[in-house]
Amino acid sequence: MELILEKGYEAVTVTDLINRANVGRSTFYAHFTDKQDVLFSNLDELSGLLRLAPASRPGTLFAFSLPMFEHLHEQRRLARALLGRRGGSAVMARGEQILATVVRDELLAALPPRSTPPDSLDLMVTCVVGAFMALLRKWADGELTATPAEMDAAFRAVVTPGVETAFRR
Amino acid sequence: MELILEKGYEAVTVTDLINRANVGRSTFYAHFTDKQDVLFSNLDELSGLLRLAPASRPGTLFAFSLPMFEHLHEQRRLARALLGRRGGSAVMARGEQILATVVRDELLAALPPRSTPPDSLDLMVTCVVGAFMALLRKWADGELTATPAEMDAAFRAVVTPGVETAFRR
DNA sequence: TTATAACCGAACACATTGTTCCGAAACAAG
DNA sequence: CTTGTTTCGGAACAATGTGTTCGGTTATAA
Repeated sequence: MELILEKGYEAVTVTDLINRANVGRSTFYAHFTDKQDVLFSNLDELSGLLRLAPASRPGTLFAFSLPMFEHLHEQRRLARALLGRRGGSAVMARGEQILATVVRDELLAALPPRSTPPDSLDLMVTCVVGAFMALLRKWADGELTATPAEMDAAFRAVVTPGVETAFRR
Repeated sequence: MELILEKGYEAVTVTDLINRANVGRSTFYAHFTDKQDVLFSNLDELSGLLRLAPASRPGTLFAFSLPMFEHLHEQRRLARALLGRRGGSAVMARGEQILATVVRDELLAALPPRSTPPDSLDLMVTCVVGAFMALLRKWADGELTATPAEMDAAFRAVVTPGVETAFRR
């Protein structure tokens, strides 16, 4: 994390890592195969937060949004290191996958089964996830200064009307 | 382009390039500074298309959308090489910048001046651009099969109601 | 005390980058 | 055709990074 914050994920080398960690080169390669392996081995806790959130506010679409922004606000340093432009695209890509399945399930549950063809559902999911991730990245990078509540409100303000319009068909 | 399609942008080396192009190493570095330089030197035509589109359909929000999808449909191979996941993030990042200013100007022109605070405008622009770019990337990657018209419709269906709701305040 | 496992770090082969240098080729003008 | 200029080709080079191997050292636990 220190190194990513200093130089950005791409620029961090294995040599940097083992120097900073006071670890032998062979030791590193005995535990990890890659630079990426180090990153991903600490990344599975994320899924939990996203899946837990909807239950806390039943009936609300995209309930993951506010808790997510709040969580990342508390872990600002970490969020910036991993999600910002300097963090490389690996973590964002993984988060996008996870979020996509969450949003998809949420829409399927809220949507009357045959009101929307599945293709069109995928398009909608992509839009929603794309908008959210874009907000997330810019926020983590400090390009947007807003409270978690404001971020959540903006996200929902843009996305919800369009989704609900699709509901009424 | 051949090399990007074969191995993905990240994996293409300068050595690959000069071999494929039958060009001396020194000749390459006499013309370009970087791998990235080769890419960006062929990328400024894009801006034109985006700025031209709104004039053709006055009054329509996000008029760039349909022409953009149509253009990329014609240049499918190229689009996939540059915009897909294997194309790296450089081109997408550049496109995102360009598109953001276009969307921002479009919203400022359509929006009554003091109806929305500028901070909130940035959030909205980010959402809109994020949704569009996400659609673009997945489409270029072949993860979504839809006609340009369908892509445009889906984009506008999700985004427009939210934006127009913000107008009426 | 001793056996087992984990670690350290030097050394290595390999790949990639960006620079330098000199001879060869292309080209334009006379 | 010749000459002078510009561009090109490619070998060689120093730097930096990667992933592997191996012999010696340290920690751990029985």
